Amino acid sequence: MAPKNVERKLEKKKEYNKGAWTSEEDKKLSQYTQIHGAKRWNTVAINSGVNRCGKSCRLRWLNYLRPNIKRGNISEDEEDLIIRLHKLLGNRWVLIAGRLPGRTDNEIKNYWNSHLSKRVIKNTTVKNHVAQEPIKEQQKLIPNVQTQRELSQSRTHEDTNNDTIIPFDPNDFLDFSLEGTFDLEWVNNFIKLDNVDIDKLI
DNA sequence: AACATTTGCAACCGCGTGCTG
DNA sequence: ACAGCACGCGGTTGCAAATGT
Repeated sequence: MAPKNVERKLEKKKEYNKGAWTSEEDKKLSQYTQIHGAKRWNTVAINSGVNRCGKSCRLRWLNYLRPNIKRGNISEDEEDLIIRLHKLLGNRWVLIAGRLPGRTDNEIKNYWNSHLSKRVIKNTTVKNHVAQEPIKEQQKLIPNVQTQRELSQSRTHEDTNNDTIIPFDPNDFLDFSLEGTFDLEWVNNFIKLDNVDIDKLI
């Protein structure tokens, strides 16, 4: 176990490996996390012998090494779900990924940016009149779907606002963390509330 | 075949939040 | 109450592979 001052020294000096992970590094990291668990990533980074920063180790483990990761071949059902959830949640990739078992937020985000966003934007432009109204309706239902950053930035304004604030937190509404295992049927039923035909968006 | 451009994805970075001493 | 640390999240970048000229 490396002492804390050693960790800080490395952190300051930035003596870490960067770039693509080698199979050797993967092996070391997965072996270490199997024994010691996936937590305290700065310690993992030092003691696993990979010479990476904690952040890098965490990301690698989350996106590749952790059990039950599904990679590639996003099915039509998954694609459809991503589009619907994105329409509902915006760029809240973690929440979206939480509805797709084995998929990571990074993968969903990349897939959206490289495949789906272009298609959606293209078709939304063409069929703008079709898509606009339902989106407005959605915003009425969930008035404040924002990014974490936007929420924190806007909080200052909300605090100084004298208007009555309805005690509704969209984050609570969208918090799936207390639910059990993934339930595709539940999500699909929920999304059916959205009366937009997905084919009109893509 | 050679070069330029585009695409897809892994990884990095900055910032915010929550916990702990 | 405060500072430092650990972690999570979303945006962005870098680069290899694929495709076009």
